[in-house]
Amino acid sequence: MSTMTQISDDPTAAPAFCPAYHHAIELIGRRWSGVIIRAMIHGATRFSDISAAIPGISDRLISERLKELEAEGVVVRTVVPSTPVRVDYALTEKGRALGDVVAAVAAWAETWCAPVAADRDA
Amino acid sequence: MSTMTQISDDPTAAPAFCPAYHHAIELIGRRWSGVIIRAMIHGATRFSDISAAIPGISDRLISERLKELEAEGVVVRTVVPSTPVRVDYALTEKGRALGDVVAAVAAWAETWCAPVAADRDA
DNA sequence: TCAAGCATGTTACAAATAGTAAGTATGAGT
DNA sequence: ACTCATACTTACTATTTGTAACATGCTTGA
Repeated sequence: MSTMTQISDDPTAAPAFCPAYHHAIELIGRRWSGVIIRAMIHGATRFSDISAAIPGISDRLISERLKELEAEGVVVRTVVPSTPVRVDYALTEKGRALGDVVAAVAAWAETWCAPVAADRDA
Repeated sequence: MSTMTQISDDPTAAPAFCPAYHHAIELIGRRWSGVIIRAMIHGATRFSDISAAIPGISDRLISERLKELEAEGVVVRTVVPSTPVRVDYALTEKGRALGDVVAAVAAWAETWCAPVAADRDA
């Protein structure tokens, strides 16, 4: 038996569990990670950009999440030796590829979670 | 000032923060929620289906996450008065609409997080 | 020279969330 | 009466997150 788990015995049904998906969704979905990635896709490159762009996030968590994303190869950290020293965070190709995921979530959110929509209810 | 935050002053740049997106990503990305939704899209309808499909999840968390998803209008809970009593969980239209998000994450995961890929490295 | 400030974190500790294991409820079967 | 099954709930522990204060290296102003 593989690492996949079947729910039904319908051969057209995809496996109900997939480790790569699990890893990906828990990475992107970990608290604050999704919003940090979105902020970076939309232009944030510095620690202070992220801090300013996201209400409620603490420095400690920005630091922690950026380290995780760096370890996963989603962002790269570059120290710019100016004064005061600056650090640039950039998305890798892997990180930029998350644009599709962010877009899908944003589209769903707009349709189903928008504050008030006149032409859609219940 | 609105609830959106701008990173740059480029008028074509989208806001770096959007509350609807934030809500959506934290809902879907909360621990186990993403895998539960995927399992349901792939056919899981019962508590025990989810339990069996997802390695490592505890009953307590299945229960908690399903309550949250129900409160968000993503799943509906139906009690079937058989013996022993059964409970059916189904995705709502809002929940089914998450199929696109799940597909986007799965596609990214396949490309960038697959266990080993011969034609892709570093 | 001394203090103050900025950018980017780190540390210490409290609060919230998640994990584990055992217990509950109802009715059927034996 | 006792056990089984499903679908939870409760009690307790471990891990993660939040908050606030401190550290570093360099600059500017008094």
